[in-house]
Amino acid sequence: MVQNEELIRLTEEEMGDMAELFKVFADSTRIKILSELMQTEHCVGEIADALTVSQPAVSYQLRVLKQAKLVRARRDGKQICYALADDHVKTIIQMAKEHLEE
Amino acid sequence: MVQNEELIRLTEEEMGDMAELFKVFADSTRIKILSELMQTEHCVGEIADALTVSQPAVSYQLRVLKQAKLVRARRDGKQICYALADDHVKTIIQMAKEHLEE
DNA sequence: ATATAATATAAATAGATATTTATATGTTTA
DNA sequence: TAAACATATAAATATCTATTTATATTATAT
Repeated sequence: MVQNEELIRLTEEEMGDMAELFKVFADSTRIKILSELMQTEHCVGEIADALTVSQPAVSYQLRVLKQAKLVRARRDGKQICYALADDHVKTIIQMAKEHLEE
Repeated sequence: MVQNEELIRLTEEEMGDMAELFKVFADSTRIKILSELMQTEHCVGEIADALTVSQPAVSYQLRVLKQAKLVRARRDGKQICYALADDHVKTIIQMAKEHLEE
């Protein structure tokens, strides 16, 4: 494990940025959206239906996720499809899952 | 990487618990406290001095961290010393740091 | 071009939470 | 036992944010 080989040091700025990043994960609606997108790409309506959350609420949360660069958007006709931006999301959620399992 | 070998599936309960866990990381004062404790054990006063945060504010946040089982407390005379509960904290913060570095 | 469909945005509201100020609890020392 | 020290707790406040309701934008289809 990397973190046992050398101590992690964080700058003041890193600590602030990190808190901001975790804030994005700190909402069950957003976790549910990310969970859906971990399986495959989805458009807004599909997500709203799957989570039984209103369309504006999903749009709002997708915007938060997009601004945090956790998801990316792609237009497909009338629909806009969202997908995970990279594999960090999966890794972070996997770590959290492991922590909760103990 | 584990998450590329099989898809991660989360239950409704796991998603809620996960959001709660991330909420604990989603505050810069708590991240700063965790950052201090990643170096070594510290008592409350030391943390308050290091972060220039008031003593009650530090106590409050330490309680939040303790309830989330991220830190453990040990009395040493008049002082109470806090340390990280396990290595998950370091791992999760390391993951977040790597994400932010890109 | 107009109607319909999908999504985004705006304003308002309600609920959660971090900090401050003041005080209480618990421990050591004189 | 009384004073001083370290930490915890309580109440009050202020800030932030997720959702709702209503409307605007953008694209397709008729």
